[in-house]
Amino acid sequence: MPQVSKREQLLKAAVTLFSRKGFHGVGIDAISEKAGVTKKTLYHHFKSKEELILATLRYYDERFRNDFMKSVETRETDPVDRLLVVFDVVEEWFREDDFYGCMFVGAMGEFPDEGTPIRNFCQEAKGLMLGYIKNLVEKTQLQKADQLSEHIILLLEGAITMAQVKNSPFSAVYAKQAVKVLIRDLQRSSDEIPNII
Amino acid sequence: MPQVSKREQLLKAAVTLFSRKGFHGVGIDAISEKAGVTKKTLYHHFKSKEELILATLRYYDERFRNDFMKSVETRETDPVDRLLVVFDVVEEWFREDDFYGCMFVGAMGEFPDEGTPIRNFCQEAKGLMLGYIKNLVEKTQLQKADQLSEHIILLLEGAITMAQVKNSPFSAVYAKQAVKVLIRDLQRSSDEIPNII
DNA sequence: TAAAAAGTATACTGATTAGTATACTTTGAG
DNA sequence: CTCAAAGTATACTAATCAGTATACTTTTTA
Repeated sequence: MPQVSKREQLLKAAVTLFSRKGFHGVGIDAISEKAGVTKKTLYHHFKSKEELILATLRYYDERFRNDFMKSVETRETDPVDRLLVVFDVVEEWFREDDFYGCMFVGAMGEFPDEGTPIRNFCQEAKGLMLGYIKNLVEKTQLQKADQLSEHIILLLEGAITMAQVKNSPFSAVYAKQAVKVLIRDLQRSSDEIPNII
Repeated sequence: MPQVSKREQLLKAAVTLFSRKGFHGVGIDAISEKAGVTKKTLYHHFKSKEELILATLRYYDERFRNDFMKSVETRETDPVDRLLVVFDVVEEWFREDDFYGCMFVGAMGEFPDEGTPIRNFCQEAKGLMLGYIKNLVEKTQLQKADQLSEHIILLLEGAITMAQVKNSPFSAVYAKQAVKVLIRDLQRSSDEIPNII
């Protein structure tokens, strides 16, 4: 059992409990208990609750984003197909028992003060995810890639919110439908150009 | 000064503070102080913090949804134009100094337990707003009204989330663009039908 | 193997906060 | 004009919770 183990037990417990009950809804004692570790050990690894929250967000971001990208990339190779399969992957996420919406959006709601480390990190994490979507869109070679990226991002975030609000994964299906329409529109308009010329 | 006044002062203070700092981030004392009222008076009108939160959500829902519908309906009369002007209205909302995202989504994040009165009310409030969008869509006489409604709802919710995350109102502009594409697609495909027949 | 680092167990401190209690004052309706 | 309801002011209770302290044990490592 190397040094990293207790730390990771704590982070796993923190991810579970913070997701399930919110950041203000879970105390330090509950997390150390769930991790099977003393409160002192917790404070040995994280010097305050805020630091634990930050570390939890970082830990979650790394694992989640990695798993997400891996799922997308192993299922499809064509850029357009990858863009669509994104919504199959999120649908599976919505179907998980312990789906409680986006942790970063939740954190930003609970820590609304501008410029705090937690908020800054959440913005950064969201930015990385959105950068990945932009990257996928650019590879499609479609016109107006920037615009399409923004539209897909809105559909993705909207689907996450609606999955949480309605407690149903169907928003992912609707989002995928809409993305198909948006892509077809761009494919059509690029077809029209040669006809006009 | 009728009996309703102190109650309303309290609700107004509660809306402001809960929006700004979250529900767990604001205490009863802060709200009564901001309302210029004693804690006992607060507990005279609301028998617990949970009841105050519920009343605050109800109060906010009524006022916000009313203002929203009034704005949409006074600006445009054509159904399609009304659907598009929705996003101008939300853009203005995003530009307000005290925009902190959707209060109901925030509440659901802070009170994640299924079946609680707060969560139930938030789902209800979201449902009413979404019903309004569905209503607008149906009046456009476009094909596949249900599907279009779902897509517009996703873009709307996504825009709210992104406005909060990126602290910028531009998501409303992108959402409006996407809605235009989705509507045009339906208009096109209904044009094509006579050609096929 | 010795000693530093990491961990257990448990109790404590101090601050915050939901909600109550007491005693007094204002106000408005009959 | 009176009296009950609503309000002020202030202090208190009881629980929760972040973070610390003490004394002891296990594990790592040099």
